Amino acid sequence: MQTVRNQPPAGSSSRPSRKARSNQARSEATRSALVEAARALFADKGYADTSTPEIVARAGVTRGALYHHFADKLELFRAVVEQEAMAVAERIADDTVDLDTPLAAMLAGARSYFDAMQAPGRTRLLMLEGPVVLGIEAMDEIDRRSGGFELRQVLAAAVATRNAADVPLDALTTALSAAFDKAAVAIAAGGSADDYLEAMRILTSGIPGLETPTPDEGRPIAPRDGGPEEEIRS
Amino acid sequence: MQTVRNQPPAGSSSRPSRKARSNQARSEATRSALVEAARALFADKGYADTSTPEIVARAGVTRGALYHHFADKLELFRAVVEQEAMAVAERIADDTVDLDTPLAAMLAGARSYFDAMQAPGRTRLLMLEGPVVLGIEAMDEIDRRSGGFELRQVLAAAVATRNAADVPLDALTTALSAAFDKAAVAIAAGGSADDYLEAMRILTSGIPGLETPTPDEGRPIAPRDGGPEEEIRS
DNA sequence: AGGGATACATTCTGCCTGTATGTATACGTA
DNA sequence: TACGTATACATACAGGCAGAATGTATCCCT
Repeated sequence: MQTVRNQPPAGSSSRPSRKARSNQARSEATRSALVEAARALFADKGYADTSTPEIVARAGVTRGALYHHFADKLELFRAVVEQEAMAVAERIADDTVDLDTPLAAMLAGARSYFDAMQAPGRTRLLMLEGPVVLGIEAMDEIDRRSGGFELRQVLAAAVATRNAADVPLDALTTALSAAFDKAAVAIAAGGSADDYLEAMRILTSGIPGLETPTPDEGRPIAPRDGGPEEEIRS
Repeated sequence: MQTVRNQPPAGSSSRPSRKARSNQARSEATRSALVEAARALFADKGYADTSTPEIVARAGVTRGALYHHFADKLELFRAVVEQEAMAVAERIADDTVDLDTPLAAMLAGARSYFDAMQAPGRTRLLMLEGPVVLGIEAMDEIDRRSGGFELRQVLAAAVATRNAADVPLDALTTALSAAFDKAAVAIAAGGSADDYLEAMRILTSGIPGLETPTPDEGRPIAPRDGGPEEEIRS
């Protein structure tokens, strides 16, 4: 096995190639090559089973470069995860349009979130490896910084429409968020997106302000203060 | 650092101690010492940050013993996780009483599950490290073997009372289960059990057959004519 | 032009995992 | 009860990897 000297084939530019690059550009290129290579390997084999020699081989640099740009393997992983989290946040931000009802916002957000999570390996990085390697604390922090969850705000808005002040909003957000996450993982693993969207609709339909308005037939949802009684079909 | 010769102080028996033990008893003792030590360390520092020298030092044996009883570090971890899963299953089985309504079964099960998950480090082992180290596949298999989830059956029973055949039962079970898991983790991390119980009540209250009974009509609902509907498949 | 500063590349050390090998004890059998 | 074998370890050994230390070429500003 030969030691790879440096950068890729390098024959792409018409200029003397190497010398043409500024320090900053070169730095940036190396860094992103490392992050990209690491992303692919971490997503494919996980953090523990990916060695830094593998990463740098794929990136076409040496371990020296890696440890120049990142304090250690863990910080490289962190960069990968943050990039993924940002990508998700951007994607969702793009899809977001202002919707009149909390329910509509919820369902649209769910679809958008599921879509954003379908990038190959993304669920593994963000939902599995991330929390274990970086810790739940750090992952929460990253989620918060990179767009955070408007989920809590949607829930707050929803319960506000019903004056349901006794709802444990934090706990509800945490639990529901986990359900969304797992649904995204399941869909990425081949599950039916429609099934999971429907499952999430059912789960959220018990939240004050997010009751599903029955389109046709079925039983109407009682508006809290004792509307029509539920009909047991028999 | 001295090399520890063998087993604990060994002064507990009135007999010549060492020779008194049968092969089988000795084997069993060593094995459980390893699992116990590994459990403590894995729970405390995670799989990756726990070395086999540490484990055997704590167990009072040598690495030779470890690799005699387990194929590798991973199989030892598997043994730890399986033990934890079994403990949870037993605890829940003990607490389980037959309740007339699906809602009551759900809420009682939730409390029992949360209780069972409060053993120190258990959520880390079962919800974090387990899926990453052994894989989601393997964890699902372990969950299934060690008592499995009656959650799906409760949900099936619930929706059966409403003849709601169009509910995506698998997806709903998966998503809801994740919410339960996260709630357990959150409680173990210091969250309010009451808040999470209430959150889970709200989430499940949107499921046909699990609607929260309004104070004036809280009677159990009998299944209509009930097709046998057993057959748990993966 | 020249002296840092930058961006790496190479070397080295210690640790860890898994394997191969050695040894004492238990145990079935004659 | 003597003996051969299986068992239950203990010890020695061979890679592989992470991170630190060190060396070197290039950039960049004055």
